[in-house]
Amino acid sequence: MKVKEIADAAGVNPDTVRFYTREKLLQPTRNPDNNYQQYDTEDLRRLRFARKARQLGFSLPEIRQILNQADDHHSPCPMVRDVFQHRLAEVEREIRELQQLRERMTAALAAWQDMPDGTPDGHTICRLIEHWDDPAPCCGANEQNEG
Amino acid sequence: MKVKEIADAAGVNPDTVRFYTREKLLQPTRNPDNNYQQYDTEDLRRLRFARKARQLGFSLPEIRQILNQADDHHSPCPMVRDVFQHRLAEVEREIRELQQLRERMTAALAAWQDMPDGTPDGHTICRLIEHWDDPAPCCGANEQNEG
DNA sequence: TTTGACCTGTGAGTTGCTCACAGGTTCTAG
DNA sequence: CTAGAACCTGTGAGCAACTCACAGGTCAAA
Repeated sequence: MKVKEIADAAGVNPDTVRFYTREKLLQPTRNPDNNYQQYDTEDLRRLRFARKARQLGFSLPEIRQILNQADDHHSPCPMVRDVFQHRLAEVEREIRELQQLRERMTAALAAWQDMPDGTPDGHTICRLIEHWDDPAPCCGANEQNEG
Repeated sequence: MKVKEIADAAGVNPDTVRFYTREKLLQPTRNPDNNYQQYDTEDLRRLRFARKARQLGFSLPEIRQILNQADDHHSPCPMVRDVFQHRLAEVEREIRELQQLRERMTAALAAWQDMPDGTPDGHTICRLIEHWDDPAPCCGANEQNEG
């Protein structure tokens, strides 16, 4: 398979295939006649796996690690399971944060209904956001950011 | 105020202050003696506003637009309200997607309990992810990505 | 033979910072 | 007066995971 063929087969942008190849997630051979990349069905499996893992939130280095372990005839399963569980915890934290955000936003919108479009003083920036409470600074004041 | 002073007052990294200044979100004057930036309390208000808006998911161009409108003595409120509502819809979509992801992941973990750590064939990449279903391709097949 | 679609590698752009660097300034201690 | 620390300046690079642009090479169909 050439780049566009494997890209179409996996439903991704050809540039993503090229990028993954540069990043050594795919290791195609070369057609010596024209120097084109040659991908086989194993590459397609790897590519599809990589895309699915990306959807789950795995990083490219993690995916490369998993694929390389598989290449070395180690089962990557235990490692994947750990990363997976870690990722699940992250997803749950993200959900909680977004839900809090949503509540604050809907409450703000409700409060907004009662405010006029223009504030009496053109100098004041929209009061609502201006007086938005900081989200609970979880552990101690004056932290720089949430990293 | 100098850079570090306003940064501390807003609880951000001094480099963020410099970055926002470069990006014209803050427009301090100069101390002609030493060429240092001089921020006033209005800059501090703008900086705090910007950080809060960032927490809500506003982009820097959006924030700049809001601040500039305020500078021009227009009330940015109606615009902010629109962007805000748009952002709320996004947050809700993100929550839905993450919740779906969580369900799929917990289901996968449960299925995983029944699988051995190593697969019999070292060549096969961990079956579970490999056979992970694509998340419902919402409207038509073969879309490149979710943008 | 001339399109047009594909291929090649490389480099830049995206977002919102954060860090590194090299040199200038200010303040404090001795 | 001088050393050193802590700040200041601007600029440029790095992060993640692509995506796009560019300039030139290859190949199949008309």
